[in-house]
Amino acid sequence: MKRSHYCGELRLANAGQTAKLTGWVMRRRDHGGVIFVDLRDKSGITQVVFDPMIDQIAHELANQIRNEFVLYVSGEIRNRGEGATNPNLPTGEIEIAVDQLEILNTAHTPPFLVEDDINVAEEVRLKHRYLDLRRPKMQRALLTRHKAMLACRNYMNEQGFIEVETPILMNSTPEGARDVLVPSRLNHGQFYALPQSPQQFKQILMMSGVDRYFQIPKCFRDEDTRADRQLEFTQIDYEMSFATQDDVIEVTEGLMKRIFEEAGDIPVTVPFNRMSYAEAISRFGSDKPDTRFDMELCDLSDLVANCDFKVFSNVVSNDGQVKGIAVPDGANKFSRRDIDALTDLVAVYQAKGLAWIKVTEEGFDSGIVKFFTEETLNAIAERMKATPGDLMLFVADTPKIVADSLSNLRLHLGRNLDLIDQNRYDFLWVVDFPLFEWNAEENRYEPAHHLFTAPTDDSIPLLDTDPSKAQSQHYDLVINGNEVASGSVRIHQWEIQQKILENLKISPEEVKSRFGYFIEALQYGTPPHAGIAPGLDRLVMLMLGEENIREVIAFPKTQRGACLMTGAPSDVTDFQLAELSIKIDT
RNA sequence: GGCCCCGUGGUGUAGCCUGGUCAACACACCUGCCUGUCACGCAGAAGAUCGCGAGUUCAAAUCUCGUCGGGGUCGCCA
Repeated sequence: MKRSHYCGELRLANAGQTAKLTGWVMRRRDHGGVIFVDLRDKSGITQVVFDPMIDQIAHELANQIRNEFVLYVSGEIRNRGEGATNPNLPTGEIEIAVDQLEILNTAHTPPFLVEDDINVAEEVRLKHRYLDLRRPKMQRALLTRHKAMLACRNYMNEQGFIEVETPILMNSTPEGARDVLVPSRLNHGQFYALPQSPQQFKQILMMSGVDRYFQIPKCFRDEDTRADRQLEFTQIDYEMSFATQDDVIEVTEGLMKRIFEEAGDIPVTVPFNRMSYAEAISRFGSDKPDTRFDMELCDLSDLVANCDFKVFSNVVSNDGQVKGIAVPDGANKFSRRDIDALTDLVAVYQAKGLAWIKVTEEGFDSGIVKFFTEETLNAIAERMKATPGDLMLFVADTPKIVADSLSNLRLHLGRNLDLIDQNRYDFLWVVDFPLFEWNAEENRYEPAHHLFTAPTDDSIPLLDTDPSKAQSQHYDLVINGNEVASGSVRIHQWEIQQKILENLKISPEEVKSRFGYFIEALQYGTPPHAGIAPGLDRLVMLMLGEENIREVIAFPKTQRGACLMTGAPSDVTDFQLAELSIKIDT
């Protein structure tokens, strides 16, 4: 029964040969006298024909065939001939004239047709993921993901990295995301945590003399789901000894080029552009700017500091900002109602309002125009490069709210006004991040990245004087406005690590109990080292033009962390709980 | 934890606002006919009590509350 070909590979040149094919029935067209079946496997589709003139037994049996039956057929590969070809199929010029049919298995009627253009709820697809994955589109996603991992392994190997596995069951650590916990049977009341990333282990591997490590590990963060993240995800994790930021960037650019070109067939030019965190925030209001379109944020604080519009001038005098974006041709396209909708959109980011001025041939048009001098209005328009027909939108608030609301407004408008070239891939390094972020609620600093991130040499004195001004050697890779990798030069000197821990107000007791081992290891001759971890799911998602990582994960979880196919998570028996000495408090 | 959208035969929707043909349409499914289709065609048949629960009402898919599930998002995501 050994098959001779895959369904998608037969061409006119094969005509006259005998083919033995296996696959699933995609569709059956019964013409009474002759029956056509589109047979599908992972490679594509071939039309097979059951003709009583060729084989009566096979034709008779073919009456029983239904969608998703599993078949073995053998027969002559035949030129379909003039007028009978299907130009939509790569195999459309040939067909198999079946002389032998074996129904290897029957199938229930599937809940949806196994083909690319289906219109079903994702819930249904996830429940029957095995049917969903049979669709050519999903097969392509699985293949692309495989190719990406293969390209990665080959490249990393060539670059002198070795793949080392690190534990899935490890210690819970303070800071960072919420851990996924696993109870220990052998140690009642104690828990393992699943890795948020193999961060500490990969640094330990540098201390272990591995020099260049990589791994494609599953990572876990018990935070709420989004389109681009879920509980369980995959990273390409690597770390390099005696390496600087530039070394990591260079290796990563090579890796991206390799992956995108080999797995995604997308050409990549290196080196990538770099932009400081400060510049990204200033120009785009985001540390992961989508640089495929303009409409940048424009700071107008100085121009409106003394204007009569109190909403603006008061904000400026209270250390706030007034920034705006100019929407090309927006004066004509946006009605009051449209602008109200945009106001609702920025309200999500705590903006208290959205001021607007239309620029027309006759002048400026808005309810707030009367609060500004003609001179100020002209200065604003000039700085925003707004010309007649444009709509100027403003948010006045704290720098964070201004950045959040305008960056998201910009993205919204960019998409809705079709300003984004969907075929473009903008790779961008965002560098020079601050070392800490102030947490007002807890009245302490938090690491902007993580607590092993090295400050720049210039910033080390600031750790004692003004930590908020300290810069880190942390870098992010951004593609089309998506953060796809985050890395840093790590601290390799105990004295500096100690200072950081002090700055973060982590008590010596907590340090000792949580990563005393790490601190100790650090003091046994740690080489300078640096690393980064691109997210595999997001990379594949971007290569395929998808907007959701579930499309590139074989068996993804829902927003509530459930697997609709297997039913996980689920209850366990009282016996299992008793073994762990766990009581469920309902 | 908050906000928003969705939940009606197998699938996708209509009906819901303005309760009173307990339900319409398309595809799929089933039967019959058909030797060249490829979203085959034609004829016919079957199939849902409207996610679940409670309430309002003479009467609920339709109104109210709760709840469960799916999605988006804010918070969260070192």
